[in-house]
Amino acid sequence: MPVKLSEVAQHAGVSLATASRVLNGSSRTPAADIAERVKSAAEELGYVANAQAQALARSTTGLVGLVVHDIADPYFSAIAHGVQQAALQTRHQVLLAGTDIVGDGSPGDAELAAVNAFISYRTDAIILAASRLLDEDPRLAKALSQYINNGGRVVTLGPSAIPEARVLTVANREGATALVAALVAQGIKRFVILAGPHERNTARVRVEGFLHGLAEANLEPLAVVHGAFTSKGGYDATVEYLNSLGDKAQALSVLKDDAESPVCILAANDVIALGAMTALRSRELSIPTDIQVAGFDDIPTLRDHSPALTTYRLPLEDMGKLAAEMALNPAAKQSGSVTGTVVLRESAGHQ
Amino acid sequence: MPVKLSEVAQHAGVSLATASRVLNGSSRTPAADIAERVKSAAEELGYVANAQAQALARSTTGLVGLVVHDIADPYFSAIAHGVQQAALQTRHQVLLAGTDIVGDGSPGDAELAAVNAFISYRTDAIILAASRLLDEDPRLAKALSQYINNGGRVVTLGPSAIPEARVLTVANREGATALVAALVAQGIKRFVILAGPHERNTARVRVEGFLHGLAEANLEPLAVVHGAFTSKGGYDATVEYLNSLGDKAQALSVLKDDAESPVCILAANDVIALGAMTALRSRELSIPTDIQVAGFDDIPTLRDHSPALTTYRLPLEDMGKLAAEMALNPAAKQSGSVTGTVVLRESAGHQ
DNA sequence: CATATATTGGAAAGCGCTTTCCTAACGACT
DNA sequence: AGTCGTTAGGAAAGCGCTTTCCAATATATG
Repeated sequence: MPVKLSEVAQHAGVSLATASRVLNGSSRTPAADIAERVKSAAEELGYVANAQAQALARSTTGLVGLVVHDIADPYFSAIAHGVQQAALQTRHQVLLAGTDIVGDGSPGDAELAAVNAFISYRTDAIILAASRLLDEDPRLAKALSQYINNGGRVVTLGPSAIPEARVLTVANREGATALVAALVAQGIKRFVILAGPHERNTARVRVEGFLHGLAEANLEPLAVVHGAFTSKGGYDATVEYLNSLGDKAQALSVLKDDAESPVCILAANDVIALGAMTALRSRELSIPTDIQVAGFDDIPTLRDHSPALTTYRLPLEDMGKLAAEMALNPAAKQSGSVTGTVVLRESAGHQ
Repeated sequence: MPVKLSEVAQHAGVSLATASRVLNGSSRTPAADIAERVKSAAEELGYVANAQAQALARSTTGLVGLVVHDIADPYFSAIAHGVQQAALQTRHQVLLAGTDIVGDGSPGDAELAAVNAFISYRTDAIILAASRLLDEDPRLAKALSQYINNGGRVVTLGPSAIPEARVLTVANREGATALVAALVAQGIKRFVILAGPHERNTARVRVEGFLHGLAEANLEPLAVVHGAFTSKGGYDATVEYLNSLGDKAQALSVLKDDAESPVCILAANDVIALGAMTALRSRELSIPTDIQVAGFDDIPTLRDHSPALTTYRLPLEDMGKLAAEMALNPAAKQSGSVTGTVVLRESAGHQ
């Protein structure tokens, strides 16, 4: 029912071809007076080009698909924000899917479903930012390779099992190691790791980085506790750990050995660390004197937190921007990488 | 270059029409053996329907457009999350746009640009969640009415200047009033309002609600300070207010009059409140003994904050879900409303 | 002034689907 | 056996654009 190009053409007294050339960037530009007539006709009728039809005719859609795990998670929303910025540069619209929200089918299928939807809409590119699962679905890999062979571009945040995809490497491992090293340099010797779910790639790699950092200092973690990749996951894991220590007095005697600096909790991300801090507070353990905490990501919203969270800062928005640039520019590099910086703050005893 | 339906049909030895009927929900279902042949041909060739072509033929796209202000803001990302959930139910894909990110053109044009893009893609519906500007762009209203007349559905969060749009009313005003009433009931008498930017509708309405609540208690705010709708905005506004009070001793004598309970800062949203708390902490004012703070929204990430923030809880995800349902179900009600609840916590002296 | 060369607008052929309309086949019924 | 009502597959006409190819006109060249 919307007005179509043929009506505009008729209204302006020109052919379809001419109207098309005037209104949509063509290599051929009709004469100025004709162009003017067409433009005002379009304006007058309130013409808006049908992008679907254009996509069909041009065989390029101006769409970019972004799949995240949970858009409500500040980690992903920051990335999404970066993607939007880059998408605007190339006048792309972003199609968003979240793998945390499952319809029918198994939870693991959400990513496949999202990717298939994007492929169906013939997005020019797909950005996979959902922290990938460990055992990648072969159907996903197959669908994506086919998509790439058909001219689609795929970029993944972190390594993936799709050989043809462009990958934006994130210094999760190195960052985790660097964070531990910085903490060790502060005199901390005893660590507990809140590892998140072990099937999540990102979490696993960070934990490996933590362990590697510890090993380099000839240290071993007091414990490695798994849990959900959420605030509640951090809370529960912390409670679990504290309970394993006995009652409060016993716990304190372990955590705060006079001879050494307190135990430091290494969380696989900031949100987990946040949950951990809440748990500690509820046990009336004070940070950083009784126990210390470090996170990962440096989520913007948490920068106002008190005590300020020691963490490894990842340039989340830039990651999104970079990924989108790699995805949207056909000539972009096939791979890129981002690193972050250790940010020492109060939660780990920094003044 | 992707495989198309005609190839599948040929591979299965049937006509285009039959293949279409088998693979895409048609009212007519071909015989079982034929269907099987088509399906396995599709599977074998890795056929994925071209949604653009389907959209063109069916004149419905399966797309829903969501325009937010800043997807990195937890308020909007929570809403987006809700929208995603509802969109999955109707198998819609969500197209996301943010008005905080501006290309060329004036910043105010971002919303118009987003809406025009969505109209161009012929989204089945558009959800306007960006906290609307006070002076709505007439071009926006025009574009949207035309869109609605052409069969599109529009739902706005909060009132809008588009008479044909469905509106999901949010109890910003009532919530703000209720929050103040609850605070007054706690014995608080002196309030400072951090109003956010005055051109933002949401902020303005909330401030009106605050003022209304105060008036009902025969009170007036000590001050109303405007600023950005961000953490930094809250920080700056708070610093500005504190500076107006003189040095720390003078400030303290004002804030914490022995005869009365401390001054309470009413922020137009949680993020502003967060910034305010950071500012207070940097001035070594303790919450809630020296000064108190209340926010608005009850952002999930902030629930782990200490001191816990008194606020008005809005069911953000549900709002998104509801808005999307109103948008996606043609037969849905033309309007709906959501209210929240006052949540008294430590930051305003609640035990 | 005639011919070769750009330019410019228009007709029409797709782009990959859906869906109406048609025809053929089949079974049921008298 | 003949007729009618069903059902099922296929041909073809769009959906709203872009773009190639043509024809016609305008410009440049000898």
